[in-house]
Amino acid sequence: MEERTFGSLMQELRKGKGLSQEELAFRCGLDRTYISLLERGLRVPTIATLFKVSAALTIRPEEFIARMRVQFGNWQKDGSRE
Amino acid sequence: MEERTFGSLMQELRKGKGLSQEELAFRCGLDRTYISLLERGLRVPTIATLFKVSAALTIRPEEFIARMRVQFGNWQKDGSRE
DNA sequence: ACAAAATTCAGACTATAGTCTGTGGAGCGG
DNA sequence: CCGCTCCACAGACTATAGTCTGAATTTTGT
Repeated sequence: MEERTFGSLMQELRKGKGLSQEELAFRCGLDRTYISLLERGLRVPTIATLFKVSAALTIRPEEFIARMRVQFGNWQKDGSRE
Repeated sequence: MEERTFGSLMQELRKGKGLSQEELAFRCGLDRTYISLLERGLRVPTIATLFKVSAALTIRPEEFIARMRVQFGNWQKDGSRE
């Protein structure tokens, strides 16, 4: 199955809006190179950063989280049906 | 208006399940004192921690985020209607 | 092929997430 | 009063989030 991380999702949304990493960084108030690190999955953001990036990409943060497919620890996004 | 932070929401859910901070910490694989810091708003968790805590409290992480009311930077939860 | 824009990468750095150990206080039941 | 549980708190520590500068590399448009 396809793994959609925070970074890959962010990249997808960014490109969908025709933004460069640098432009997104400016809108987030974050560093140019840090956006690059996030997209490549080399950093795990705090929820404060999640909110900033979500705002910059005009998506609700819960929407952002909901669209992720990841394993953090023993959490499985798919197969978790309540 | 009522401000519901990550910490206060976590505390509410924890107490709702009748768990001590220590029991929750164990279920999350986090430190006892760190749970205390989170509840008092003295730390901002990474999204990895969000997923761990959500799993321990049997709530979907996007649900958790959705139930927060916070100002991170210039983000306003309420009044953001798209 | 060329130049410019976009991104990656490296290193050194600062800020803060998260751990560990212990202390002291509040509340509660014997 | 005594022991017990839970929690706040402090301090010192380790790991990693996030910044900054600049150079190397890839991508893109013409």
